[in-house]
Amino acid sequence: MRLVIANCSVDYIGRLTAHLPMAPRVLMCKADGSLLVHSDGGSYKPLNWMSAPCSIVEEAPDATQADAGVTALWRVTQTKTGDQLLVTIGEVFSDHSHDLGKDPGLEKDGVEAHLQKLLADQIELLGEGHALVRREYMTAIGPVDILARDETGASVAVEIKRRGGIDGVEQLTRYLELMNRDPLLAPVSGVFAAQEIAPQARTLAEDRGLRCVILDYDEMRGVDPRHMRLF
Amino acid sequence: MRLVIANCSVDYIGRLTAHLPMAPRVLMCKADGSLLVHSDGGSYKPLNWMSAPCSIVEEAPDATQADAGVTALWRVTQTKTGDQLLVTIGEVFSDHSHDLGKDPGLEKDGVEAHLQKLLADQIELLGEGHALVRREYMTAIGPVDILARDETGASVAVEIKRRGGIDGVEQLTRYLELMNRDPLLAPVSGVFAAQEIAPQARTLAEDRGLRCVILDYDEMRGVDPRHMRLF
DNA sequence: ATCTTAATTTCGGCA
DNA sequence: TGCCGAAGTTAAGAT
Repeated sequence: MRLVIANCSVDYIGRLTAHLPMAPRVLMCKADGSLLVHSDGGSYKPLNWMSAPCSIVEEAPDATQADAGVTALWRVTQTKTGDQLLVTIGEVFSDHSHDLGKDPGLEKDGVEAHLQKLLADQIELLGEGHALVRREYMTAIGPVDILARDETGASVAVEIKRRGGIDGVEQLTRYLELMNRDPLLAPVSGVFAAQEIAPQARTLAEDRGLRCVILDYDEMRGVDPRHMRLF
Repeated sequence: MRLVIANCSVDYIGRLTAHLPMAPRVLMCKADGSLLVHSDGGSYKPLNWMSAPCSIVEEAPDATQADAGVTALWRVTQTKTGDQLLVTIGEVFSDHSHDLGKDPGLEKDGVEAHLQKLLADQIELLGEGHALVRREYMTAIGPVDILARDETGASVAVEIKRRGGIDGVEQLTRYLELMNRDPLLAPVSGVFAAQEIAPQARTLAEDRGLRCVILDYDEMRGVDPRHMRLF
């Protein structure tokens, strides 16, 4: 890992063309050859970058460039796509390197899978008398998040999302189209369950006769599943 | 901008829970208070981070922590959501600050908008006799990229993507469903135009009677639009 | 390996 | 400002 703080301008030519005027920035050179150009704002996305695998070649500035204050040129080339990043470096304020070694990596917990598990344990959130058939019910075009039965015994397919968008509605629609061709399952109704549902997604879902259910993650987490089994 | 290279462990509690074991990493503190935790690999996404607006409070380690080699604790709190990032810092290898100032920002050129513009100028790529009606034709569920007419005068809705995926086919299908209900437009045929089209997307599109057109960006860019007007 | 889907997405545009 | 769609998306999971 090499961290350089320097005045620089950057030109990218690849899937698009982009240019950064000369300004003070941070250049982060990672061990795999990748390069990130960060400013002092924005979020975690760099202003510009090159992903590994790539190679960095340092070139000497020509006389004209040197006169203009250019101290170095970095030509970064993507090995596979040929995308190029040209970093023109002026005054260097700081330049430090350190070997970090391989990172042990991030341990995550608590996303869509968790919501699915919670809803499976608290399936009556869909309505009284609902019963779980199974999670990840397999169909020809993929697994439905939850298959349940309502109080009349009719099949209910549930699509779970953290944020419900139009794509989720489409996904559920495809599943229902398929499942309703199966005489053993049909008629199958659809439930679109999410922590939030975009207005347009809700409109589309309701237009297609899909029920929308908002899931309160904190509340669901607070309920002890063992308690549920008493009922 | 402050750049710290140090042994650290990180715990995030917010929209999910995540943990990074103690290891050498780069901590990038931006002027707006945001923090990025980078390792020496991966792409531009940090292992962990906190987006602005947020505040960083440095706490002193207690006796037990100090004995274990902890030199500092950074508690980063998201102002709006309350998400928390706790960075436990051990040995510090490097620590440098520099004021970068506001960045002039990135100038981009050449994405989907460009493809759309090019195709509008070269609408006959869709077939002889085709004429542009307008770009970004507004419908109740959003703008269609291009509305044109074919050699018979029938409406043609065009969805443009850099990479054509199933979602793009769904999008075009929705537009067509709606537009075909409008007697002034119907019948509207669909064209799915992209630089590349995923095999499954092509299958779905053709199954739905949508025409797939591959756009050659370089070739389209090479044609002088003024030349087109001679015909 | 390729494709599909989610993301603590981020980012820009437009109503 | 909020919502929607694209991204040089990236990353993880499934086929």
